[in-house]
Amino acid sequence: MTKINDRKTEIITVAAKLFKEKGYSAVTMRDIAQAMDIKAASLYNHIKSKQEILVLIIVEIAEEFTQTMDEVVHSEESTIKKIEKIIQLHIDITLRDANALACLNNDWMHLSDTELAYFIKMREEYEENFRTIIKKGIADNEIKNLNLEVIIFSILSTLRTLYLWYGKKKSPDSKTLTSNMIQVLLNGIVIH
Amino acid sequence: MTKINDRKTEIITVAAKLFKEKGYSAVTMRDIAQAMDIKAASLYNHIKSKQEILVLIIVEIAEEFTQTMDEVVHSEESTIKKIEKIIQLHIDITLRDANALACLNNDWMHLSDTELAYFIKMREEYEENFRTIIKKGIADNEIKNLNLEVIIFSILSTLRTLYLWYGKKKSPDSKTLTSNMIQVLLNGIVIH
DNA sequence: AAATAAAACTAACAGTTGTTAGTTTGCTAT
DNA sequence: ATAGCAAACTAACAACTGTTAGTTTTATTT
Repeated sequence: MTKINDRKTEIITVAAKLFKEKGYSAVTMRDIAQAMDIKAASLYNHIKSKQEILVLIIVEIAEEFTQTMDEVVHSEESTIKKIEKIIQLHIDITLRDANALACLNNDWMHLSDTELAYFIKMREEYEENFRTIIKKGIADNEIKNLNLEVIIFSILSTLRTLYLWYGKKKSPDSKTLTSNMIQVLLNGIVIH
Repeated sequence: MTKINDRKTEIITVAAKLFKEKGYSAVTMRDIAQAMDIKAASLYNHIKSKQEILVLIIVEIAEEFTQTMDEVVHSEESTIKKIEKIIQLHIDITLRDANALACLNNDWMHLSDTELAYFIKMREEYEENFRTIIKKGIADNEIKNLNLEVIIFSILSTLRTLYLWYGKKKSPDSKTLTSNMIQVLLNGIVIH
């Protein structure tokens, strides 16, 4: 029972790493197998298809984002505190599972029918919740009355591509990252 | 002469659009041909290989970024003015050629040997130049003394993924985009 | 009208793809 | 020891890949 899961998990981990490097379509089942020192056919003792691997990588993380965002939206904190929690959410998941996050960002379009629709729904829900938070912040005079979409995508695009930066030589440690990120995204970089 | 170029340009444009949607590896020569209402073999009257298409899409734009960044670095303006020019550069290219930009961002790793090395060199040069600008800004007391890498990747990741947002229903017009983007990235979103 | 060249076509290739069927290996519990 | 079973293997498939060769169509120039 645990053995099956262990091996399956291993496939998913290895696949996620390869998908990050070359993208879903460029990675073959033989690539994944070779990285595990087995033959491609052996993978099918553990997984149903290449598609299933992608689904398992993406959906779990997407659900985690969706759920935490839902909790944040319905909490009774200040807008700034909410945004800080969202920043923290992205940093946490990036540090824990950068490869899966890369897949979610780059390979979601290779999900098929049902899962694709599910993913898109979650992503739209996530963005809409973010929009709600910022709108309330503007109404409450916590956030500057700038173009809503520009605010949303400035923050989200940075958070979503964190996986690209983390792990590089020059990337800061977790604590420095969090506090500096909050500073930069909320208060800007210019001295007045 | 112009006719050859026209058809070749058309291939590159169509390919860039498809590459943006599904990624380089998932797009076949038959896909590109079908989108142009011809057969795959006919493409080879105009281009040498699938690889060449990718190179033509990516390298030209990468060189434009590199060159303009070089001009900005060596100019005698304030740091803030320099950053504003870089923001403008990204917005301009995004509005002009979002598809090619998507390729550059997602498919650069499928370039082969020579071009891959060339691309990576340009990208590192670009980031290093950006680093130089921010460092000087901090030294001159124009920019807050926050973690250099966090500043760099907050701004760059937003600018680099602009292509994902532009064209959507809710995305603002060009002027609103530029001014709001400068506001958000430089001054932040919080009211103090 | 004939000649030339560009750009489309058909047919096919050799290699790669995800996946299946059937078989062998190696560990675990009786 | 042996039965049972998870997990590896080999061999093969049909479909698809980028690309080439050779041919026909289309458009332009003489």
